[in-house]
Amino acid sequence: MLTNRQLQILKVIIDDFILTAQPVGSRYISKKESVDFSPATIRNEMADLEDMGFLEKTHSSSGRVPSEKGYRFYVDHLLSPSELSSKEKTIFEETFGKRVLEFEQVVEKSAGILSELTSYTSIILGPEVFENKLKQLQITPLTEEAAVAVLVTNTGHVEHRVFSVPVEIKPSDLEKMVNILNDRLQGIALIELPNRLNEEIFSLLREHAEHYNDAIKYLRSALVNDRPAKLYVGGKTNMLMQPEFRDIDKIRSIMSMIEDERDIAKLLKTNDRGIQTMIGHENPFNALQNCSIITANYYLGNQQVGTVALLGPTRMEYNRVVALVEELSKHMTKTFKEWY
Amino acid sequence: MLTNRQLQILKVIIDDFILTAQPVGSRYISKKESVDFSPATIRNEMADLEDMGFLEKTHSSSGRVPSEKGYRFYVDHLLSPSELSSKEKTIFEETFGKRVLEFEQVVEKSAGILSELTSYTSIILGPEVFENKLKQLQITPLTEEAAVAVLVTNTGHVEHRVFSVPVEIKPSDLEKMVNILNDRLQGIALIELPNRLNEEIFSLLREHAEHYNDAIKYLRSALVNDRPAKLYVGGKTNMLMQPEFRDIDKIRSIMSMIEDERDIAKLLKTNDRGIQTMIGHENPFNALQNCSIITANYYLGNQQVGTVALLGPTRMEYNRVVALVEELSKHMTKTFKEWY
DNA sequence: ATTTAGCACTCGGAGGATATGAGTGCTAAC
DNA sequence: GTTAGCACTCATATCCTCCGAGTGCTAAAT
Repeated sequence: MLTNRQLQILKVIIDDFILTAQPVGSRYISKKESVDFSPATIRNEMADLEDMGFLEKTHSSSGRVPSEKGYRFYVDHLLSPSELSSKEKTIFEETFGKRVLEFEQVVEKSAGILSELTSYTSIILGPEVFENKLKQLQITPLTEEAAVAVLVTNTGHVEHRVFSVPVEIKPSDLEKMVNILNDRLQGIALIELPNRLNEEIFSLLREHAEHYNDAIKYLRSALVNDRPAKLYVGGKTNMLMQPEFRDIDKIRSIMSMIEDERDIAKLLKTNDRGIQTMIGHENPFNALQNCSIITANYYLGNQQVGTVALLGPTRMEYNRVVALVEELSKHMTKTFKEWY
Repeated sequence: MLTNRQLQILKVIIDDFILTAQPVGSRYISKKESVDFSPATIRNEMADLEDMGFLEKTHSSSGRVPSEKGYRFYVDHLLSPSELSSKEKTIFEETFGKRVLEFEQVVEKSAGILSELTSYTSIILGPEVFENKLKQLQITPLTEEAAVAVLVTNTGHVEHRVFSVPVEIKPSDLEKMVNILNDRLQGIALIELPNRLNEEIFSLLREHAEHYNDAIKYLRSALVNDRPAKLYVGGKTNMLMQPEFRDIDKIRSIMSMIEDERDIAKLLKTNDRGIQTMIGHENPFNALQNCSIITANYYLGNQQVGTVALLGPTRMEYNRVVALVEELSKHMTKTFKEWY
């Protein structure tokens, strides 16, 4: 168990290190207004905190630096999430105040302001469209052999896919099929579409169209949706301004990781409510060992649709950042709610 | 006028510097098989080449480094574009051999292989959609107050836009309007749509729909297309591997520039045929002063639709790179042709 | 008239010595 | 339990020296 004094000293050290990125020494701490123990006392406490694993030294005679365990403790017990500044508040209000109709735009903008306000890199996992319900299907022939299928969902999301059509199938057949499909598939989740095509609709189509076998084969290819949720990233270059990433090789591995999207997307797909933090090695990726990630999901009703995340160095301004990520996710949830 | 010997020496120096990124000395050159002048002779020639502005020194007793003028001369007169290696050829064949139906995918893939093969950053300016002809318009009501307009063009490109609909307008009205519009606007270039809406169609709509005034106002907002051509970037992190960009600040300004897209898009919009090169200060942007850009347009018939570009350090492997960019642009042009 | 050998000179970079200062741990006194 | 005092450690900065790669110039060789 930590004494009050230890708590206080630990907090001061971490707060200060987050600000300056420099190891913190005992003399420096003792000069703070809020502190009036002598440097020697503080040194003793620091030695104890180090024994307990909350602090580290960069070399034998350096000041102390928080360990990952230290950050973890700080985030779990010492953090007092800051109020948003009035400037931050107005930015949120301006962004979410005006009515925007396209979800993409909201997310993109959100990623922008989050990275702007924090100077870290924001990553927003867009909504999965698999669960969206089909509102309308349209097939437009392009050439003799190709057509484009357009799927509009209840959320206003539009998917399209060009697919080949065997020449034997006449446009009029195609039209009939689309009518049937529209009739039968409305309100079905996108991910269900290929299945549905099998069961009931199969026989219906057979009655109305020639070459239904071919047709179904190709239609299915048009209806299969395997696109992963989109990632919206803001402030990629912010990472380059962090003193811990002066090293080109570190930056490169982080950048490649963000560029690649797949791992990141996997990492962010959590179902937990509220703010989540991953500090340093708590994430499995080598490239991100000096990073922390703050995430919060956003919802439509009770269903989670996506995730807001912020990537920065482990030495992150947790108090500000946590407040901002939380606020943003709330705003996004609210926006969703207003729409549907 | 340069003597043959000067040409030869200049070429050797630039070739070598491109390879090693190290200043080239006289002794080193004289040891090359293809050269048999003494170091002293070479030094004299180098001094002359420096006077003429083709070479530079990094400090008073260093070897020589090409100046921008040197690179320019090299590219214009000394370059023998290399044949593609068999490995490169097969990669191109594999990529463009199989039939892909979506243009986006082709471009994305292209950007990928170009950056892969060159280790630089590839940037492909996608086709402008303004000139595409409308194939089909569809409007799907989402809620009482919002609908999504989907535009399919002759190239299979799909645009969509959510717009608000005044409550007075009934879905049946909307449907009528869409029918009229589809009838009247088919084959019209996207960029023309808002204009066309004015002239002829105005009166037609008036006859068939109530509240046509409101309707037109909102419809226009749905048909206006102000989306710029998309930029496809591959190998952003490749820049981080160039020794001239070990400096974080340089990297940051380059990255921000690429991230921002607007300036780059403007820079790439040229109409010239064939391979274009911009070396160092030939481009107006501070961030790219140590970079060269190779571009080639790709075409549909005779009409230019987009641009392939490669961004690297001025010390670029021009001979390989020029061949690759050219080859890629040709493949893309060919793919286009096959489609339409 | 070129070309080349020779030599003095320049500069960057590597390596080593030294000083400085911020910081620690420990001990003994308060 | 707290603190003053002191010896000790290590990173960093500075200075010096040395080395080598490279040059420019001059005078000799072709």
